[in-house]
Amino acid sequence: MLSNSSKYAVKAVLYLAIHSHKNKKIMAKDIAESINVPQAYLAKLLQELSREEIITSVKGPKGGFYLSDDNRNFSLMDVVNVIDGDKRLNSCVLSLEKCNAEKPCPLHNLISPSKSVFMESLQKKKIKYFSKQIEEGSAFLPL
Amino acid sequence: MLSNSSKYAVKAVLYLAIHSHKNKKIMAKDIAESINVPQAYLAKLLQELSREEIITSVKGPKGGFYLSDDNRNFSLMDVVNVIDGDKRLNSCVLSLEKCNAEKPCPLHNLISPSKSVFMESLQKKKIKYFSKQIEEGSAFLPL
DNA sequence: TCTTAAATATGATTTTTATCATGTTTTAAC
DNA sequence: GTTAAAACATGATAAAAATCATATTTAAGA
Ligand code: FES
Ligand code: FES
Repeated sequence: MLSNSSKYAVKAVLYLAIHSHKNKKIMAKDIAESINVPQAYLAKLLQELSREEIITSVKGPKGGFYLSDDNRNFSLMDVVNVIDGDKRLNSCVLSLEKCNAEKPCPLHNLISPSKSVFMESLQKKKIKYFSKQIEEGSAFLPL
Repeated sequence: MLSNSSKYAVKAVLYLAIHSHKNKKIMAKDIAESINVPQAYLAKLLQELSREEIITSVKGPKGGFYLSDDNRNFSLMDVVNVIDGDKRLNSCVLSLEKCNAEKPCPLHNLISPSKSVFMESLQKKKIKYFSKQIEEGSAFLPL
């Protein structure tokens, strides 16, 4: 479904959504510790996200990562696409070339409706939505 | 979601469900070719399934694999469990220890209902069900 | 009984994914 | 300007997954 890498990326972005701010940057090391992900590995992922402007970074002392208001309007699908590419989630459960309703694999009807719903939410709901969920206590983040 | 290996295994089992019979055994090599999976790799998977008695094998000349009536009463979940173990499908999308409703991750509510449905069907529907689908032309198998 | 065709067992290799390490650039603070 | 703290870039290593290779066992058929 999601690679380990994009799981890490999603967790990091959500962490930033809750804890960071334009004038409260957080360094890679601290994020990594908080979300239980290897530091150097996460650093690399954060760089990719920053390069694609999904998150914002500031170099030098007092620097770090944070989510701007613009950043918060991205969807988690955007995060996943940066890390995993856009084919992974779209593929058939049995990897039969393309997942399509015209030539469905035997599992297609079992999973496709629900998966579509999932992917649409992931696409449509902005990062803001999820941070609100967490702040309201209806969803949880740490390990 | 599913490992490559269990995708192969599922495809092979479904192939056997449609094409094999007590007196129509099929060798690993032929199955592999038909479902587009590397021969030696599939052979190994078939051996695991055979060892767990999800499929039936006969050694020696004129031997091969087939699905007995008993075999056809297994579910695809059984197939997946033999290959991937039973934790993989049960895990949280974000890999937050355990997926449970009490402490749901931010994606839990998005995916869990649909995933439950999927897993239940995978558990409850027998191999027979899927082969019927394919025979009726409402689902497709090859590449 | 001998040969041969199949599964089975075991392990080696390759590829992919995840992880670690090290040097370079930027910039705030002194 | 010098120092130091951060991101950034690049590549090396390790672990896991997928793939390949080879020798052994079983049983049909001549
Ligand atoms: S064709 Fe397999 S999931 Fe859609
Ligand atoms: S807790 Fe993450 S999917 Fe259930």
